[in-house]
Amino acid sequence: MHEKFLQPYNPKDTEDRIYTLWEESGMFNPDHAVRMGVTDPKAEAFSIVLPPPNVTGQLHLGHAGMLTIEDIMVRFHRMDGKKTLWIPGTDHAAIATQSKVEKLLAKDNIRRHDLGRDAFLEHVQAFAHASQETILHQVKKMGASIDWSRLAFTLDDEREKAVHTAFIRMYHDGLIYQKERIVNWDPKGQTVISDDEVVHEERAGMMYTFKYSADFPIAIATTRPETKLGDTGVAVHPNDPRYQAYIGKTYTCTFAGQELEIRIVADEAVDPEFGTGAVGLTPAHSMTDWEIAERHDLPMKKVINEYAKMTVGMEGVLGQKTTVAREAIVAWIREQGLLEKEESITQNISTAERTGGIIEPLPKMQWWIDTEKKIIIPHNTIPGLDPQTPYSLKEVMLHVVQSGATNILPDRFEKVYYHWIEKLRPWNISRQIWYGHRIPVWYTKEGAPVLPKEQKLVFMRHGQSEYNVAGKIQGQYNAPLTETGREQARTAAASLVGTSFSKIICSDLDRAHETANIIAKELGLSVEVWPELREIDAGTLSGAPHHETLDTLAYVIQSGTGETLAELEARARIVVEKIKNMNTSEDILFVGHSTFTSLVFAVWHNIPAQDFLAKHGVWELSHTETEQIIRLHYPTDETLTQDEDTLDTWFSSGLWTFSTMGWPDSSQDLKEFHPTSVLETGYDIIFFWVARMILMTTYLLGTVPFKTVYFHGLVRDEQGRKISKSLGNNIDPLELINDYGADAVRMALIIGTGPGQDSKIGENKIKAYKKFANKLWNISRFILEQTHEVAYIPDYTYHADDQKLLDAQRALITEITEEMRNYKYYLVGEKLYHYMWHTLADDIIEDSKAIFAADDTQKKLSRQQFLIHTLSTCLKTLHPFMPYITEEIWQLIPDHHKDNSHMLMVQAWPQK
RNA sequence: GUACGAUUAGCUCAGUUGGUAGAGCGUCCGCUUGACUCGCGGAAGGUCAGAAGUUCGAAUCUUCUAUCGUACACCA
Repeated sequence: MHEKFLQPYNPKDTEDRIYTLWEESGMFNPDHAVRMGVTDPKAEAFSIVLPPPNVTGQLHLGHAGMLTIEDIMVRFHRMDGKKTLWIPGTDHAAIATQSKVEKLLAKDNIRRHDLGRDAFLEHVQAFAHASQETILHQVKKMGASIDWSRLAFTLDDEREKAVHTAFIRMYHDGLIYQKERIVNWDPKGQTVISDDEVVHEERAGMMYTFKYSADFPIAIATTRPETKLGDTGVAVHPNDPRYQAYIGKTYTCTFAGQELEIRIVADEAVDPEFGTGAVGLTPAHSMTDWEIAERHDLPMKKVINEYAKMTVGMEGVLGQKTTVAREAIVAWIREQGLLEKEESITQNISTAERTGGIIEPLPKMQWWIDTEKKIIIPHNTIPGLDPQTPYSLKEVMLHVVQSGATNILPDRFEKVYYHWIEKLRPWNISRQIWYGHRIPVWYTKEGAPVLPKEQKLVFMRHGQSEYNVAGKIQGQYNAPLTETGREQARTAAASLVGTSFSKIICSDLDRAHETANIIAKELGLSVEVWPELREIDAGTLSGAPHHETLDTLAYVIQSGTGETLAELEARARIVVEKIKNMNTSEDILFVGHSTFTSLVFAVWHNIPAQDFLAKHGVWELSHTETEQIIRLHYPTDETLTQDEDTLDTWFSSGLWTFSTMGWPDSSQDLKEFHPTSVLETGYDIIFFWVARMILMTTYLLGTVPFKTVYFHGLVRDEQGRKISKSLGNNIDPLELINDYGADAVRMALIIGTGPGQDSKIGENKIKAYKKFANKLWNISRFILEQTHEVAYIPDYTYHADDQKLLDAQRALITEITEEMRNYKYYLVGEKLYHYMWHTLADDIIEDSKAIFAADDTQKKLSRQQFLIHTLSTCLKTLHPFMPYITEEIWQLIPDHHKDNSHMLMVQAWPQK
């Protein structure tokens, strides 16, 4: 037995070492796990993306809870034999990060406009970078078995390409448009925000009922008299008997020194019961008034500016803050004897989520996403939708949840989701801040928009050749197409009708050239031959049968008689350079070969061939199957100026499940891991993120982003309060890990949490699981002490007593396996705790003491076998919950107690 | 206002299709028991928020009420 067991379990001496062991093993990466023979290459995939934390600082307990649940999912599915991928990343969180940095700079009396856009962005980037480092460190400390080789950031180059491609496509489909509309203007943050970023706060206010002037026929009520300077109409209910005579008439009057022209209109939106039953309409400064005014074609008069100051009015009003102007106007109304009623009410006012600024509705030119326009969804493969029928984004978003293509847990959030979609207005996606994806639109001097041109470079494999039929390696041997191959080319051509290729470029080998010719003829295109596109020179293997397991490339390299990897890479580089120098942004179809195309992809993406092959292997393309690379051509005309605005941070987050997998280019990850299996996130971002991901993914990929959404609850403090900075109840997960170990923190965070259920956590709870870790440590010590000289016998026939214990254990495993599949982690955690402490330790081990003291060697051996078996079963089942201590104990178990030498992390989940 | 959720032991929560109320922590009493004092043995503690109904039987199903919470909508 290892001497470590002479001391109580010490997480501090264990966790970092174990994490390094996992990381260095490469097993967080599913491709590596397959290569090492741990995962079956044909295994089902399980993939999730980490909801990227904002780079605004550091993680809190809520993040820790999220990481725990996700890591449990991932570790369970990995052990259950799935090809398991968890992608890490962080979110630039535009407004949040920018305002954080602005606050930091304000301490040194620096404002962003003093610095200028570029210098300010350097500050933000430095901050974001430091913050990201902190966050990633915390993620590791929690024990997250996440694939660091795929780390992404919502604002890095790859994600920018995805964002721009998405924007361009939506623009051309008319889903993104620019329009002057009334928006939620945040005077404090000096930017527009979306409807979802507005939070309502209850405040005390005054409501005034008055007439514009003595001879105006109708009295109106308002809480904001200063906006009345911008009134252009009064709305009444069409059936209100009191006002029938006035409908359609226009009155002029002088209100607080301002000439007003007011038309009376009838609109259903007016509640005749409320106030005077008449609404003064201020189209420029009220959402609902704007909508009514639009229906009746009333003019709009802007009287408040971006700093919430009056732009018109008498002395004491003009140039004043709205709040000051209000008092002046109320005083005037009172003096004139126009005031009919004045009452104090509680009203809800709109504030900005991030800055707390009071929203000033203003008309502004902004970019919007239209969710009502019906369009043909490209590549639509969503079950239940006809690919040829136009749908609105709204309809699709509703459909995928209603049809169960995406399943939401717990169910009750489906209703919340539907409700949100039904009342969804156009989504404002432009922000007047600097940090974020700058809108990829340039303007001519005349103001005409210019967008980057998207170029599609599509790579197709040739049709079937005679050597393909014969199952032989071709390399550069010139085998002709078969009749089937020609048919495949014709079918491919038919499917390409309507695409916009300007020409076809093909390899000079007959099978590619002929395929290209057939397609070119059908589509009326020219064919250009590039000998550089040839398949790999297979040397002496040309004509030989395929290797049983190796792909052709690996086989050729191994043979040493054909092209070397370096030569291939060099040739691929020539091709890539040639493409880049072509000086065209037209779409091009390349017809070539599977293996060599893989190399072109690697070089194009600046991945060394060695790494590319290690990660993905070569493309295994079937005949006439295509892969694509998207190249964006940006405007180069110096007289153009780029839009000053940036995109809503949720625009880039909405692409997250696939922008992290190489989209818009083809990738192995997209094929294997998308749609993702589960999205695990907080229910507080159902609209911001979940709905937007569904919107973006269904439109851009024609699929759902995830099959299941699992909403976790909020983590609260011991008193059930929300964790917040102002309350000062924010506990740093790192401190807790330092005091109790990550395993204990994880257990405390998982137990007592169901989907959608808020959970409370305090140090006592964590302490309890630290004790449990130690208990497990001592259980292991006892078992190892009593069994170390015994070798494990896998199919041992147990004594009847032990068989009974084993049956009970198996029943438990069946039960918890089912619960793991149903996301009932909290239940499993509790059951394992109970089994290990109160069954294994209290009963089984206690009984064993007598057995080991007695002389019955049969019975003794049976119990020893049972304990060896049980310890490893316990470690395996508990591993997703408490990965560190279980792995540590596993490493200390002698080899003759194990089936294999792999780490616990990649052991198979017990079947029985 | 509308919708949703919660209400079970002092605290935090389980309770799967209705079949005699469960766990952890805490509390109290005892124990230097050869794995473990980060421990062991034992005990107390609940009209399952309230009312009505369905049922042979309700924490569980239905209706209403109360309290708390969340989201959405907000009316000038």
